[in-house]
Parts: sequence; structure tokens; C-alpha cells
Amino acid sequence: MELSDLEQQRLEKLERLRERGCEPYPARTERTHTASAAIAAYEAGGEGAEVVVAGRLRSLRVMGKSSFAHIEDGSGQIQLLIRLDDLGETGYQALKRDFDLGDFVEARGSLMRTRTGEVTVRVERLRMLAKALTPLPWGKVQRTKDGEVRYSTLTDVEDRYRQRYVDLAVNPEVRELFRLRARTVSALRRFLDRRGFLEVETPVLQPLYGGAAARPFVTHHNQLRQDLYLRISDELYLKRLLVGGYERVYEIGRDFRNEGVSFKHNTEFTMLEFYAAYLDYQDVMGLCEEMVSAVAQEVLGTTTITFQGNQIDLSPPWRRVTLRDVIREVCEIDYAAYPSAAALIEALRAIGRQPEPGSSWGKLIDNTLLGSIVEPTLIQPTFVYDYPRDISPLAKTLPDDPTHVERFEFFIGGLEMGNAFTELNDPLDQEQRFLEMGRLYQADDEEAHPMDADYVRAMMYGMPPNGGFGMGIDRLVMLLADHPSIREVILYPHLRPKE
RNA sequence: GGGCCGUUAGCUCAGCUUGGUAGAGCAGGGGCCUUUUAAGCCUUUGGCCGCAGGUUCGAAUCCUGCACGGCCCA
Repeated sequence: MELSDLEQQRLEKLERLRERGCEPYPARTERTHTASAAIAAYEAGGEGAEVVVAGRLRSLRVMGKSSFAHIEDGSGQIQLLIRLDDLGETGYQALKRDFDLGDFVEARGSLMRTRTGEVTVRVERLRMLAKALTPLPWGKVQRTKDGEVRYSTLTDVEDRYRQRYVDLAVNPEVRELFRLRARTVSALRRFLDRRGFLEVETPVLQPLYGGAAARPFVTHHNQLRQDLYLRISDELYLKRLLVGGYERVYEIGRDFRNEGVSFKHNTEFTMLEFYAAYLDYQDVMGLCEEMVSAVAQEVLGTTTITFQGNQIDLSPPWRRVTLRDVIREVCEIDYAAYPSAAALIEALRAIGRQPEPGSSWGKLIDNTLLGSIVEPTLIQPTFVYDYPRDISPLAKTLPDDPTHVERFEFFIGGLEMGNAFTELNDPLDQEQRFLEMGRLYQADDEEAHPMDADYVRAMMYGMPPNGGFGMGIDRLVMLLADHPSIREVILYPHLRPKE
């Protein structure tokens, strides 16, 4: 391994420690208090109490015969006072020469308060727990009465994503962001668990993909000599469970889509899907707005959030508008007046749009009218409902309009957050839809929904009427954390290999 | 896929317009300093200027291509 000059210097320090009989990577520690627990113990009358704290050396102010340091652990920071008189000549020299910012250390000592009022451990023994050979790119931190100002820390996004551990070590707000993400997921689980949903796990490797319009990744099982797809959604496996007799199921898991990346797309992303027997899509809208606002309340303590400068009110009820009406409202095109792809393309050209050639009527509505034109305007939570039948092969047709289905998507902050239907549970209709999809798409279009004969067979045994729902967790976290990029809220976003 | 921008010390960034031996702050090394907190003072090390070509007596700087990343558009 090639060591930089700075790393070489630290290696020499490590060797000096070893020569003196100090193991730089001991297996065990004797920590008695976290940083915040030690401070709490002092505040509870613990002046002079013995504690052992441990953490990463965050700052070091060495003076001739007395030094101050801060160490940081999972709970926060605490100051250490290290005096020559307390440690002895050898120990104090070691601190000055062989300890660096970034090292994990353990300090035994007594709790006190300094002249400036900060609770501090007066150290009697200082021990290396893990020598850091590579310096962390910390900037200095100036603590002011309103918080802290940080200087020149790691900011390059590429470095931050490629070495997320460094990003986390150095930028506390990034650590906080992923705590928020974890709290979001657990709040979703709690919400669904309380309402009688059963959490299940379905296959990630599937012999047939489905449940969404997307290109899959393909992999291969060697022994079985079988090609498998990484799932693009959980939908078809979850609904089979309703046939099995569960009334409410959900899954939170990773889906994979083999398409371009953007500020709102990562190739693998986390999806929540749930299915509930005896609910229709209007009921699901109610559950959805209740769930999202409950999660915000639990995670942020409020249902009013700010996303990219917009104040957004997540409290129910949310606006409900049909797809046809919202498109008419935003760009004055009534797609019902242009019942063919060719006519719709003309109408789009007339307002200066260049839709992708060869798009079907439904795709023009979904991608161009809704995705490009309407979606960015939907800042406040909005349910857009009743979608064209030919882009929704798994949804039940409207009772009074065979060209549309009982489906909604919902939008917040100009982002598409999720998708839901009154699920189609008529096996013969379902089979027809699969066949239709096959005719509608080119033979080589991988976005076409392949026929899933076993799914139809499951439905033949009887599937209760039900409402289904899917939501991108990453996007919900973007919203709650006010981050405009999906990569910021994924620990290890997909990047091209560097070399 | 297209356009624009970025890539210089471990980190944050100047320098490029107008070509002439590579700069700052922090971090690091040496020294002083027993209640500091961006500690302070003195001193000092550190560079494949993203990669590959081209122009030129001479390129971090001008030109071309490539890589990675960002933003915008499709």
C-alpha cells in the first residue's frame, strides 16, 4: 500500500506507541459513560465522579504542560483536560507526539467544570483505542453562541459519495440525515403495523418481472441454468398473498430498474408497497394522506414542511383531482379531445413540446403531459386520479368509463411520490390486459408487462377486492429532509467506477 | 444523448483573462506556553496543477480528445 507523507508520519507514531508497549488497537475498552451520559452525570451532582469515556479525538489544544481536547462518540462530544502533573512526563509526551485528530481514544478521569463553565473530564489515564493512519478532512469548528461554524470540511460530492464513511465522520448533519431516514422507515412500519398490516418478504430474484413499466436487470442462476430478473416491484407477489387469505400485507424493500439516473432516480431504490382487502382507491387515498402526515408528525414533530423553499402542508385532506382535469387546468389540453397518439402529438407540438416519437397515447399522457408539464406544478400534496386504461394493466376499470381505471398517483413538492389502484381481481380481465400489453408494445420493448400466467392462476382461486399502494421511500426522505437530490438520501448511491 | 460548469497540497480555495521556476488558510513537522475551545506566538515540510495529445523557445494557464462529477435540457 502506498502511504502519503501524512500517513507515513502517523505510522511512525503508531510504531513508537508499540515500542513503548502501548497496543494501538486493543480489543477491549472500559467505557463507563457516553459523552452525553457523563455530562448528565455531572449535572446530576457528579462533581469529581470517576468516569471512563471513549471516542474519536476531535480537537486538541496542546499547551506546554496542560492540554484540552474534545472527543466525539455516538452521543456527542465531551472535553478532556490533560495535565502534565496528572499524566506524568511519558504520558504527556505521548499525547503531544503520538496522538492525532481522528484517533479513537479512551480517557479515565474525574468530572469537573472548567473556568469557562464546560463540563470536562480531568484525565488521569489516556489510552489509544484505534490509531487512525489517514487524517480525516475536518475543518476547524468555531463554536459560537448560535451553534457552530465549520471551516473547509469535505464538500466535494463525488468524494462524499465514494467515501461515505468519511462524509459521515466529518459532517454531523449527514449522520443526522440518515437517522431521520431510519426514523421515517420505522414510523411507516409502526403506522402500518398498528392498522393490522402484516410485514412480509417476497423474492428479489424473480423468474418473471412485473408490477411496473421499467426495464429489469437480468442475472443468472448457474446451477439451475436459469435467467432471473431483479424485481422492479413487489406487486404481483404481494397480491398473491391476498389469495392466500391475508387481508393486509406490506413490504419495504429494494427494487431495481435498469434506466437512467437523475436527481430523482437511483438504479436501486427503496419502495413501500401495501395491499388491503376490501379497500378501494379512494379509501387508499385516505390511508395515504393519514400515513404521510403521521410520519412527518412523528419524525419532524410537525406536518408543515419546507421543501426547496416551498411551505408544504401535509395534513389531511389533500387535494383530489382527476388526471384529465389537472392536465386541462395546467396546459389547457383535454386529452379526451385527442383520442389517438397522432392527434395528441399534434396538440403537444402546438404548445411547443417535442414528445418522443413512437410513444403510445397513454405514454404521451403519462410522460409528457403529466410528467413534464403537470408534475412540477404540484407542490402541495395532490392526488391525481383516474388514469387511461392502457398504461395501467393491473388496475380495475372505472364502472362508467371503460377507457379509464381506478388509479391514482400522488405528488408533493413537484415530485411523484407514489402510485395506487383499486386492484384488478378478475382473472379473465387480467389475462386480457396482459395480452393487450403484449400487442401494444413492440416485441423488443422491455417495458412491456410480460404475461404472468401464475399470477392469473392465483387470481382464478379468488382474490378479494383490494386497494394497493406503492411509494418511494427515498423520495419521502428527500421531502422530509429538504434535499433536492435522491443521492443525498442514499448512503451509497450508484456511481460510475472511477478508473 | 445534448449544452454549460468543475477537477491545482490531506481539506477548502486563489492563480488561467494577458504563457515565463506553484500560492494562501487549515491540517502536518520542530520550538515556546499548566483552564483552552478556529487557543496563541515563532519556524518549517508538503504538488504527475484529473489523464492523453497538440501549439510554443517555454503550458496549471491557449487548443483538441478522454475520464469522473455537478447543474440544466431531452
